[in-house]
Amino acid sequence: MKNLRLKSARAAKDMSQEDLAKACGVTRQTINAIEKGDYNPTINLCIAICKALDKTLDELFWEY
Amino acid sequence: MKNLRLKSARAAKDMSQEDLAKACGVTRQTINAIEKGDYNPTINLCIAICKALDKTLDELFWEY
DNA sequence: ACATAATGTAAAATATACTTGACAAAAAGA
DNA sequence: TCTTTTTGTCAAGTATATTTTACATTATGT
Repeated sequence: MKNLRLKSARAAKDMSQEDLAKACGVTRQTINAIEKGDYNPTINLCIAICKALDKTLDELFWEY
Repeated sequence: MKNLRLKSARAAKDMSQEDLAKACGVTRQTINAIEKGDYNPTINLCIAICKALDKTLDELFWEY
């Protein structure tokens, strides 16, 4: 399923997918795919995303 | 680096690496490697581990 | 001491995360 | 409109997560 928390946190920082991708050292397509929800990133990438957006793993990736 | 929080949470549940592996649908070697810290699991596996151990992502995998 | 369970580790194979390059569509600004 | 940025998506390639099989070592119990 889509990760709307991620999309929203990125919007709150006024970053494009490409901005976030560069900040995390991955490509735009990877960020796009994660937001779209069609795959399963590694924990290190999740942590990099969280740090770029000033969020924690639980805030962006935990399934309640 | 080693993931001692994971090792400790597993001990608190009195589960072997193999017990936890089965609960998560992966192999014992994968759990061993994650505890040893020499690789980078996917977020879905991290979530499965957390649920098996009644912990959250921040408790087991967040880097402070 | 002996048996058994649990852990550490390694090489080869497979599955899948992630990249690269590219193009189209939608959104935003002038 | 017109231009530019942003997003969506796809196919083919590369890097790496995970499996399988296997063996050695360390702990635990009797």
